[in-house]
Order: sequence, then structure tokens, then C-alpha cells
Amino acid sequence: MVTIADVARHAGVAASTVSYVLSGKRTISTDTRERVQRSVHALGYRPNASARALASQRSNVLALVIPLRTGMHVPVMMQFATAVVTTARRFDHDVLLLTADEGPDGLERVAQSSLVDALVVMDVELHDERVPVLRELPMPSVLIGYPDDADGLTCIDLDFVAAGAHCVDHLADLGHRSLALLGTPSAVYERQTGFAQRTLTGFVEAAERRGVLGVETPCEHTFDAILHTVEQLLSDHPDITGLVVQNEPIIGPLLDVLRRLGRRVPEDMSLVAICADDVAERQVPQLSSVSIPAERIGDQAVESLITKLEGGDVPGLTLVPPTLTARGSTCPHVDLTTA
Amino acid sequence: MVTIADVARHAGVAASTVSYVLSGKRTISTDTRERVQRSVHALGYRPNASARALASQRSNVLALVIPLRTGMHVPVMMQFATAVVTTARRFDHDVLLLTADEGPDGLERVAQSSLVDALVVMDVELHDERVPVLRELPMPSVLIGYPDDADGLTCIDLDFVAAGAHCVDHLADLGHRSLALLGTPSAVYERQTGFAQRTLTGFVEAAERRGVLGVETPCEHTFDAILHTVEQLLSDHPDITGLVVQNEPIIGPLLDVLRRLGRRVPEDMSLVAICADDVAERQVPQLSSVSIPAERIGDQAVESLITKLEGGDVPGLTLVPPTLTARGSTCPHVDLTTA
DNA sequence: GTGAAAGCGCTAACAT
DNA sequence: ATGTTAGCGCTTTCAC
Repeated sequence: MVTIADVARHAGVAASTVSYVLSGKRTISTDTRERVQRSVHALGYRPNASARALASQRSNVLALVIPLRTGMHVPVMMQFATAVVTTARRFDHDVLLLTADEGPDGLERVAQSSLVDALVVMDVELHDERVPVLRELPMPSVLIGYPDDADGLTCIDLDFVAAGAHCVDHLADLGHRSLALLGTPSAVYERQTGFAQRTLTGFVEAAERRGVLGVETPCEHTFDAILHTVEQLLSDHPDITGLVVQNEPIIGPLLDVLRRLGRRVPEDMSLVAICADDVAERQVPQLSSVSIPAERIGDQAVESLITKLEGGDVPGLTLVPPTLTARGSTCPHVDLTTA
Repeated sequence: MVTIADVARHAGVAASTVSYVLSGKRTISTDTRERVQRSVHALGYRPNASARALASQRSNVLALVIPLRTGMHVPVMMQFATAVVTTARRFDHDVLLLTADEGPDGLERVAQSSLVDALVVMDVELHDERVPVLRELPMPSVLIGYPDDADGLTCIDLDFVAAGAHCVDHLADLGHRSLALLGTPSAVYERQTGFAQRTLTGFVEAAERRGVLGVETPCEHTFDAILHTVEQLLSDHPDITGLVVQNEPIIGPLLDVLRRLGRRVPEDMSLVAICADDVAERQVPQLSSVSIPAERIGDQAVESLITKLEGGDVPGLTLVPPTLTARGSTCPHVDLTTA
């Protein structure tokens, strides 16, 4: 292994000079700088990460805590993780992957041991036991999603309230008067994950504001559950012509179910999904949807973290505005009673 | 920050004694050990990771290199990553996440700087430019998938040749005489990713061995492409009654296409998929499938790596045997010409 | 503009 | 069974 001392010797300078050439924290004469750079190249020198971290009190590593439960929003999570890594690299940082099942202790472990300089925590629940830990940690963190009490934290999330409302507005604009939200499995609501709750809030409020019927039901992932849920829904509320779906894995089967029940999309039933764009585009017909801008959120999270590491200020809560893309699964409602 | 010196002072011993209590590399009297452990607890001591790494020449971090292109086998990759992290933690290691777009340089960077002790590289192609780099790196690595020239490397993969053959055997056993393999998009074959090629090999060889027709076609992900591909296939080979699908995202739409073409599954067309179990189980009918044991492969990869780190020997190539689960999408072929 | 030297917090010989 | 000490390779004062 080639060390900084080897480079210094090769270039005929002191080790500290090599260090300063590399960090740029001191003005160096063009002559020495080039000589050092040549030596660095010639010897193939790579600074030792641990030595650097030990001396500088900075590991240049960020922790990314991802939920372990699979099946939730897997493709979105991947996009997100990819964005975090890519952006971290832009700022010369690496990413340590933690699964949420290590719990609060895991955060403490990597933080207290100075393995990482800062943390990105995904899938934050309304009453998340990691939140108090994060507050006490001697390093910055950014949460994706936000807890009930977000005081003193930095949180970034899609504005799910607005997302729910957008779906209602889109359908109401098209003349639909009776809408239903087909949500995540009830376990997700019970876990009090913020996003499901907040979408529901936006949906209900917007329905009220627009004066349309807005009913809501959770939905499990099995085909039978979907079939039963939809049948029940349509028998309880036969007037429903607009469906909002926030439950990525059921989207495919749901289209089957509607077909099987004799409801054409969009002629008999308009459908808006809250899901990744590529999922929406893969369906037949392509779905009108509010997409999850995972990449944008990931970028934002890392940028905020870097800002905080450099002593800068960032907003406590950043809500990324949702955008709705109209595709083939929604169309104007034809009111048969007045037509 | 509380250091090992603080703990030593608190317990009235030398710093090295604290170190040895923590590592267990020396026999310590019960008395001192307990005293030290109490001090560790009392002060909330956490060894500094960089200092430890610098002194011991071991970071206790593994690199996990995941493909950046999304949409391929995202859920499988997630399972895999999760398994790697979980198993790494069992061996007291952490996982640094790298995206494949850093290329060979990325591997060199984290290895040469001693950021990591070893690497797991996913999605290895037949002629992978990272392979020569890995060979020269001063640390162990494990590849998921395997390149053309696997000499001196440690590779783990599902036995895709056997997977392709299993599908043929299953269908041939049910009396089907004309089979087709609906493969990945042609770009995947062109990239020379091993798994697609090898499945094809197993499929073709088994078809020959069993004396049945075995044709093959790549398939893109759009609905129109699927429709067109299947129509073409059935018009070229009207006798086909058995389909093997290795292309996870098209599975849902494919069932639609068959329905639209008036082929019932399994009565008119038996279908075997090579995909994750949960995907197979979510379809209607549930699909007979060869699953990708991502968790098992991830475990295996980390275990091999740890063995190598400890100086142990591991096989150059580990092929995980595939298992076929028969579900509702395959049934015996009724030969109308002889019946 | 550059060098010398003192740590950063830990591990692992080398002592006893 | 435990203590002493010399690094690990780098950053960053302090000194000139």
C-alpha cells in the first residue's frame, strides 16, 4: 500500500504538503502542486479512508435506512436509494445501507461509532420510535416522510394530502360525483405510516370541498381480497364511477377484477392511481396517475444533509408537490339520470 | 465522545485490557472483565470505527454493487440486498452501497482506500469489464452471476441452465410437444448477461433431449410488443401449447394477451414462469414457476466472503439448484389428433 | 509557500 | 493475567 509519506518522498515535499494539495485547503505554488499531482498519479496513491476519517473526524459516509418489509413500494424504494447514492457521490460521499429492522439501536450504533456522518431515514411512521433517538444523535439527519411531532427535525416528503386532493379534483372536474379510495392494506394504516393517513385526509377533505361522495376502504394484496373489496364497495355504493388507488401491487389484478365485474375502464369506471410512472404506463389502458418523484426526493434529502453538514440551514419540512398525469384510465362522467 | 482511555481510567485498567475484553482475543480474569464491562455500560462507550479500522486494517464493511438500471428484477434485487445486509450484520459487518454506474473505477476506489474489506458484485455480465479489476484487487470478492472466464473468481448464481431445462421437463412430462420460451428484451441478450443466455441453453438442450419442439423469442415490455410477439409466435407455430416466460414485468400483460387471443390458461396453453414466488402467486391463475431464491443467494454470497476474509477456502462456482413449483397454470396436454 | 510534529482512538506486539 | 508502547495513515495546528 502506498501512503502519503511515499508520495511526499517521491515529490520531495512534506507529507502535509501532499495533504494540502489534495484538499486544497492551503495555497500551493503551481510548481509543487503539479509535482505532487504527478507523484500521486505515478504511484497510484489513494488516501486511506480510515486514517482520513480518524484525523478529520469525518467519514464521508451517509447512512441510508430502508424499510425491510418488501412488497410495499419496492420499485420506488429502489429509485430512491439509487438517487441517494448518486447524489451522495456527487458530494464525494458514500452510502452505508441499513435495514430498518435494526431499529433505533442501529442508528445509534453507526452514529456513535462515527461510522457515518449523517443519516437518511426512510419510511418514517407517525409515532416512530427512532425519532427521539435521531433528536439526540450528535449528527444531522433527514427523514423521508414525517412523524406527528416533527419539531427540530428535517423532513422531506411527497405532499400526500395534496396528492389525495388532486385525484379527487381530477375526477370531480370530469363530472364524477361518487368516488372511492382503494387504499393500502389495513396493516399500513395501523402502523400509522404517515403517507396513507395523509392521502386519506386529502381525499376526504377534497371530496367534502367539492361536494362529492368520497368513501374509503383499505385493500389487501391477494386477488380474492381485491375482488371481494371491490364487490362490496360497488354493492354498498352502486353510484361510484371514480376510483383512486394507492396500492401499487394490486393495480394489475384490480384491472382484471373490474373487467370481470363488467366495468370498463374508463367508460364505466375512471381510475386514478398513486404510483410510479412506469407502473402506470405499463397497464392497459395506461393509468392517469400521481407519481412518486422518488429521484427528486432522494436528491433533495442528500442535498439537505450536505448543507447541514456544512453548517447551513435547511427548512424543517419540505413537501414535494405532486403532479397528476392524465392518461387513458379517466374520462368525463356521463350522467345518465339527466342525459 | 467517550474513548477507550476513559473506559480504562474508569475501570482502573490499561486501555489494551479494555480492547482485549471487547475483542476476546486474550483471556481476562472474570473480575476485570466484569469491571470493564460495567464501565463500558456506565459510560456508554462505543469504539470509534475509523480508529479501529486504521489500527486493525479491517473496516468491517462489505461493498454491495447493485445494477443501476431499474425495472429489471427490482423486487428480486431488493430481496437480495436485504439478505446481504442481514447476513452481513450477523457477522458484525456493515454494507456500503455502490451503484454499477461507477464502473470498475468505483470498485477500485472503495477497495484501494480500504473503505471496505470485500465486495459483492451483482448482475455480472458474460464479458464484464469489472472482472479483470476484481482479479487484481487486494481483497476478496464474490460475484452474483458469472462471467465467461470465471478463473480465480468466486461466483454464485442460480443454475439457469437447469431452470430452463426444468421448465421443459415439466411441460414435456405433462405431454406438451411444442414449447416456446418467451425471453427477456433483446437488449438483455445483447448485453450478454449470463442468465438469459443460459436459460436459453437449458431450454434448447432439454427440448432436444426430450424430442419436443422448442422455439425461442425475446420480448419487450410494452403491451403492444407482447401482443405482437405472441401473435407472431402462434401464427408461426400454431401447435404450441406450452410457454416458458423469463420476463417478470410482462407476466401480467401476457395473461391479458392470451385471454384476448382466446387461449385459456391452462386449458389451451400451459405456462411456466421464471420469477419470484410472490409474483407467481399473485396471478390468476397462480403460475407454475421456477423461483429466484434471492435470499439464499445473498446469504451464500456473504458467507463465502466472510470465509474468504478469514482465510478459508470456498468453491469457485456455486450453482444454486432451482426448484419448480407446480401451480394452476400448467396441466396435461390433451392431444386432439390422437384422442 | 512550506515543513515539522502532535495527535485522532484504537490494536497488537512486546514486556513482565 | 495485565500493562507499556509503538504504530496504523492521515489532518492540522504551529512555526518559519
